[in-house]
Amino acid sequence: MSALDTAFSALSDPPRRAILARLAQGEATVMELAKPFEMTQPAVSRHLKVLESAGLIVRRIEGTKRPCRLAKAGIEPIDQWLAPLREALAKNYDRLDNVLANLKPEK
Amino acid sequence: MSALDTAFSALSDPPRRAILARLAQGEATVMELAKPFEMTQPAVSRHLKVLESAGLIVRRIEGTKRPCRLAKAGIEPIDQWLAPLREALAKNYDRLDNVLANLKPEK
DNA sequence: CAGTTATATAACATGCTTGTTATATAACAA
DNA sequence: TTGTTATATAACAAGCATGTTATATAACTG
Repeated sequence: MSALDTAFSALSDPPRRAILARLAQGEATVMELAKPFEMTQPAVSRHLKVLESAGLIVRRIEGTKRPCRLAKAGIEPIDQWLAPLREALAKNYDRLDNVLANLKPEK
Repeated sequence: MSALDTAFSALSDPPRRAILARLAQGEATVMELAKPFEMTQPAVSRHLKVLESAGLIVRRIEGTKRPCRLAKAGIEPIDQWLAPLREALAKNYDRLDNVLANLKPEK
C-alpha cells in the first residue's frame, strides 16, 4: 500500500477525520479522544494506529499516556497528488464541462 | 453520507485515482478507461458512478458513449476540509512534534 | 429489422474494515 | 505488592466495497 493509499484511506473514515479535527486544536490522549466521540477505547486505539501509519499523526510516550498530535507527512503526498488534478481543472476544462453537465443533467 | 465522505471515500480507492489521473489528461469513455486499467467494463462503470456521485467527474451523453471529464465540485470540499489541518500544522506544532517523534521513535 | 457497439445493472463471492467485548501489558499510586 | 489508570491486542460479528460473469438497454450500422 502506497503512502497515498494509506493517507487517503485514513481520511475516508469519518471518525478518523473527527479525530484529526480534534487534534487540530491540540494534543490529546486516547481516552480524551474516546470520550467525546462515543467510541470505545480499543476502537480509538486502532484509528490512531491507522492515522499514525498514514503519517497523519505522531505520538510520544509520556508515562502511561500516549498523547498524539497532527503531523504533516501524511498530508503532503495528498496535496501533491491533487495538484495535477487542480491544474487540469484550472485549464478551464471544468467550466465547459460544468456548463455541459448543467445543460444535460443525467438524472 | 456527506459530500466530504463521498469525496474522500472515492479517492481512497487506487483504481479510482488512476481513472482520475487518466482523466486529468482529457476526456475518456468507459471502454477507453477499461482497456489500460485491465478491468472489466462493469467495474469501470461502477467506479465512474462513484466518482460522479462524489462530484469528481461529470459526464455527457454522446450517442452510445458517455465521455467523462474531471469536475472540481468534489475537490473543493476536500481542500476546504484540509485547510484547518494545514493551518494547525503551519502553526509550528508540527516541527516540535516531529522533533519529539524522532527523539523517541516508538518502534 | 438484425447485428454490433457502448454502457448499465443484477447477482454473487470475497475480502477488508469497523465496532464490540475480553484480556494483556505497563506505569503509577498507596 | 495490590489496585488503578492508560493503552494495546485478540477474537469475533456485521456490513460495505470490489471484482466477476451474465444479462439488459439503447443507439448506431447495414
